[in-house]
Amino acid sequence: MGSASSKTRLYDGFAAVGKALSSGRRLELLDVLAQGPRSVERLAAEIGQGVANTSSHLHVLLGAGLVTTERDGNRVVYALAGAAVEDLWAALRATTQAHAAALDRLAVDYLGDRSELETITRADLAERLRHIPRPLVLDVRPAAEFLAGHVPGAVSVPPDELPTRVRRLPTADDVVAYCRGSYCIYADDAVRALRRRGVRAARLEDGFPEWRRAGLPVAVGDERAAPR
Amino acid sequence: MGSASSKTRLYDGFAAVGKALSSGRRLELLDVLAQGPRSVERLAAEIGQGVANTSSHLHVLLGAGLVTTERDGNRVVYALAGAAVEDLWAALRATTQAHAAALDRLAVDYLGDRSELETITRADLAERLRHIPRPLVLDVRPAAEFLAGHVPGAVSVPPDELPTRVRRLPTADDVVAYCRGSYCIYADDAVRALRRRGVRAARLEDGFPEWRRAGLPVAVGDERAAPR
DNA sequence: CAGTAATTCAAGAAGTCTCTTGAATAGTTG
DNA sequence: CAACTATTCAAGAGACTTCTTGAATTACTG
Repeated sequence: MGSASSKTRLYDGFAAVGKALSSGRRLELLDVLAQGPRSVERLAAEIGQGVANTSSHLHVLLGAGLVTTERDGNRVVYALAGAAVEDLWAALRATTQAHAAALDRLAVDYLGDRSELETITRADLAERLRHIPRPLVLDVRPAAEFLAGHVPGAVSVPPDELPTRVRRLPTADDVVAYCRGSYCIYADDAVRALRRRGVRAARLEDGFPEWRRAGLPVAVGDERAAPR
Repeated sequence: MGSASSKTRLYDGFAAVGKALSSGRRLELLDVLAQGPRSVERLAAEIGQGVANTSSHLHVLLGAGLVTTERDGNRVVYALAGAAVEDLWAALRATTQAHAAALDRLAVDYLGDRSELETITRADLAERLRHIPRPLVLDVRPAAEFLAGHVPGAVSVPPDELPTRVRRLPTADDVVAYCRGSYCIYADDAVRALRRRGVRAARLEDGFPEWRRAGLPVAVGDERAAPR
């Protein structure tokens, strides 16, 4: 105990988890899994990779203890291993944002210039939902993710329906859009489209996983099916 | 904007920071740097590697924005880039501990069995320092680190002096020892040595960097030089 | 301004990682 | 049980990582 090589091995143990975070494809997988469990095939489609390669990345995450698997019929469903994993991914994003100068350019390339895009914090939105008139909240994620959990009162506008739906939304004074997280582009598209039509729209600074992680209220299923 | 390859590049940007965390030697460097800035030569000695290799690891950390450099005379001093980096390293340790089953064995190999070792949280120690009789607090780190900052009232017992000093410590009822962090072995040695002599000793669950990061009171320099 | 000390660069050997392709396996359905 | 689907395994090409050795660079010192 206390020998040089056992110290080496201990730190290599931490590094094994770091290694799991060292591939962009694996981080995309974690990001998608933060939305909810998924089969290998769906994950492969979401990150635009082959199934075999996706499977092997998932095994790396599994080996690092960041995800868990469960069989469901003849498919294998992967899920995040726990809340600590979301925290770790959040810490990685925060640190990268704070200290990697190069990231800003990459983010602008992917997301476009956000300087004109008004944002609102989780806390602000939670506060504003407590008072009338409440802002109209748009959930710009695929319908399945909305059904699995959303901000109470939010209206589901799946990203592929955005172009058609944006024209006939109730013309609210105030609209807040959110999607999967800070680096998800759907809510940006919604806010920009609404702004072009003269609606006062803002985007939530991050996404639904962060909302849920913060312990804020969550609604499940289709609220309109059983109206208040 | 929004293209597949710009998304790839964005996530590869996060992965670049993950990659910096993917080597045990680099994590050891971060751990040492959490104690304070250091020259390349000292860092190389602390992690038991050649200077050239250490320099190259430091450049990886520098490229990821996790450390900064500053010239001081004819040596280059590296330091952590900011508090977010400490948070990230803490999140990595926490997640690894929570989800990587293999880590427990590695930790036992390096640190020995801690099940008999009483621990105390930061909050508990802070609370107990507010009341008389206060526990005797031992800072089991090299003298230079003690001088750079320590728990107020703590007595410096550098690890190399531990075997001789442990015999003639004031026989306090209650002793709390701390060192660099959870995975630092010095405080364990101190607690074990004191227990063998029948002293009721506990170790702080983590170390001085966590204490400081938590905003708890910190003393600098040698308090005995200017006694209260 | 030559000498010295600390750091960085360069090259190379051994090993590892990513992604592709094609085959093997496990589980379900008619 | 045969056909089918989803996932995993295996092998290989090409690129990258780690650590070593020795030379080059940088900045201070007398």
